[in-house]
Amino acid sequence: MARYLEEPDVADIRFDDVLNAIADDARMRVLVTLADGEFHPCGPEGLLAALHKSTLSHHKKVLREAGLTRTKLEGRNYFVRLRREDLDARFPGFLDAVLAGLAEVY
Amino acid sequence: MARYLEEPDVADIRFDDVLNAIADDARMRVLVTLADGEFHPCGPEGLLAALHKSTLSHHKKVLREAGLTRTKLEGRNYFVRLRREDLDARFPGFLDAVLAGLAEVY
DNA sequence: AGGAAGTTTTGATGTACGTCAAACCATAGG
DNA sequence: CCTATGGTTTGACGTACATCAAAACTTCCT
Repeated sequence: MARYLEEPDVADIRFDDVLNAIADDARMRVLVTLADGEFHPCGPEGLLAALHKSTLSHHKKVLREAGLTRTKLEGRNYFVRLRREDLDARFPGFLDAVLAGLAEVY
Repeated sequence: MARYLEEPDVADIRFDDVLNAIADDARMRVLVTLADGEFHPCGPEGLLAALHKSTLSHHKKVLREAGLTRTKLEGRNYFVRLRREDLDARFPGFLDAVLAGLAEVY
């Protein structure tokens, strides 16, 4: 029923990719939105109203391909969530520190 | 005798600036070099041989203005080091996680 | 004072990337 | 089936930025 879009395996997540993915204003705001680790509806309404839908789609792709997020596809509805456990296993303490830092500015 | 180049006060260090500063291949390598927290000679010999001296100077400026590094000027010799304590006070655990992640890739 | 050494600054150039618009694709619903 | 919906993909455009070269600046040395 539910499919998952392609994403890198935990072991293949590269730290520089992760950093480059995070280092963008729009994507930082997306991450803040996803901070709770739960699945979130994917559209501009659910995620970020200010961005064009194709722009948001682009950012989601960057985050997913870097290994930061997982995208679930149910019917024609997409959901995104952070890969907290995977990231914490791979780069201990990193994601928490990032989310804490982001929470301060956004 | 020794002067220090202008840098942001601890409280003024912004997390997004820090992330943007880190998210560059050359600057990541500089950070790895500086990981020990000690002052390092500033020139391309001491820091990164592959980069043009003006390019390296540019990157050091970015890092310093983001609050990541401190630059000391003694005579005509420059030295750089990480602002470990400041960063750790401001964003606990972040720098350690970053350096750990970087150590793996570089 | 004059010249050399060590780095920064300025200016120019190329490229990577964020953004938007339009076309496309799959699925749900009538 | 046929259409509408939710999101992606492709393509074009503008801008931010990494890089290099040359000039400028400050300090040391003779």
